[in-house]
Amino acid sequence: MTAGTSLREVSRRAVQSRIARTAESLFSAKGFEETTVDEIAAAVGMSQRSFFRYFSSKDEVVLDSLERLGEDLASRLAERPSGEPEWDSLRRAFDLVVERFGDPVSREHDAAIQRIIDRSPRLLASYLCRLEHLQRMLTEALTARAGDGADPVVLRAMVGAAFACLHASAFPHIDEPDAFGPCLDRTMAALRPVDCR
Amino acid sequence: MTAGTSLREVSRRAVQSRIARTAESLFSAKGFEETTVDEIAAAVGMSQRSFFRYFSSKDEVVLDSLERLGEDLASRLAERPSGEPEWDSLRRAFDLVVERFGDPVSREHDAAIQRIIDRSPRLLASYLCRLEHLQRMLTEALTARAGDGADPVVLRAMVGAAFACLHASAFPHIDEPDAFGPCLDRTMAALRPVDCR
DNA sequence: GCAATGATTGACAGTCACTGACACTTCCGG
DNA sequence: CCGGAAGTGTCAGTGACTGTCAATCATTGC
Repeated sequence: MTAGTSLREVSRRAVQSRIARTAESLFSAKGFEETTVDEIAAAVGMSQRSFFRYFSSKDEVVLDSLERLGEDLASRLAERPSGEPEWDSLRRAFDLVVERFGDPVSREHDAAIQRIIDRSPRLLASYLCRLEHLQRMLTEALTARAGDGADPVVLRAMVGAAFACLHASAFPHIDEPDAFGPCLDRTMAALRPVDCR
Repeated sequence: MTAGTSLREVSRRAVQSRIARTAESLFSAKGFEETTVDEIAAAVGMSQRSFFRYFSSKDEVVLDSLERLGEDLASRLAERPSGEPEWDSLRRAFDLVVERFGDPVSREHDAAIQRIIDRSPRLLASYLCRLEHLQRMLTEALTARAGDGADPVVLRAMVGAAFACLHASAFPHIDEPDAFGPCLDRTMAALRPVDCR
């Protein structure tokens, strides 16, 4: 019954981010698999049980930030004019990621997270699952706006294709700063669907 | 030092498929998460320890068949004429999947597996990880054939896009038999990259 | 100021996936 | 008959996660 962000919610978020920061530095130092939840909890100064009250799994500590990115991406997409070709709307939504790459601080953070993910097959799996979920969200946003003129299967595939471009472009540019945006442009231009209105 | 398929390899495969069949029926009946490895081992008539000598994880029992599909897909792709546009080569490689859908027996089996996967988030994650690996394999096959004329990032993205089409087309046709092939054709035609030679 | 109430926590026990170590059997070539 | 190689069961242990319960802490109503 409380408004979206109650007082309790705020302090909960604060604890969560404290845990996340601690955990990420441990992960970067020792690796994800090699760091136990007990260690994280001890480093934060709480019991293992309490750790699981803030994050439903060890994976979630790392992937939590991705969740918010997904929501932002979806709202960006929703803001695009409905007349715009879907492919271009997706590209514009991805600007959010490009912008994050522009800021050195958040890029460094993102790169660290990506490194942690890439080094743990287990985490990578969860990560891909989140991406999948994210794609479903964007597909829904796109479907809602397209009305019933478009084929839902094609729309779903298009979102997947756009993400493939994003993924393929981001991968080689984790360490490189500014080449990412142009690379994404180039890739999405090359893969632009023929019958894109 | 032995040839690819030694006598021992064969019997190992036999045991593996016995385990897999047993496990899959248990998964279908009770669900993946609700079935313990102990139960599977007991049903097959071996110790838990031996189960893990045949499958490195519980996930693997389900995803093992996918591994072979990946290899077949890669070899199909390698067989395509190098002059053919990559997009079309990928579509032709996917015929393998379409053909599997044609056979009622294997379709029923695949559908059962897909149902198991979809109902377990944990399994779904592993599944997507395998798909990712599979895409990397196909990308390599494509890169090898394209020489150094093509952008590797674009190639990677194209494979991802093709898989997005496959995935999006397969999803609604698990139960429907023959609509799959045409749907895939339609989707891949709609998403065909503009500058596809 | 105080008691009832609800949220947060730690401690503990238990499940389950998975691993390493070791002892035992079987089978096969010498 | 003996040697080792391969396959197996048993056991103990780790680590992620869950349920439960009792203690604590803050809030609210009086």
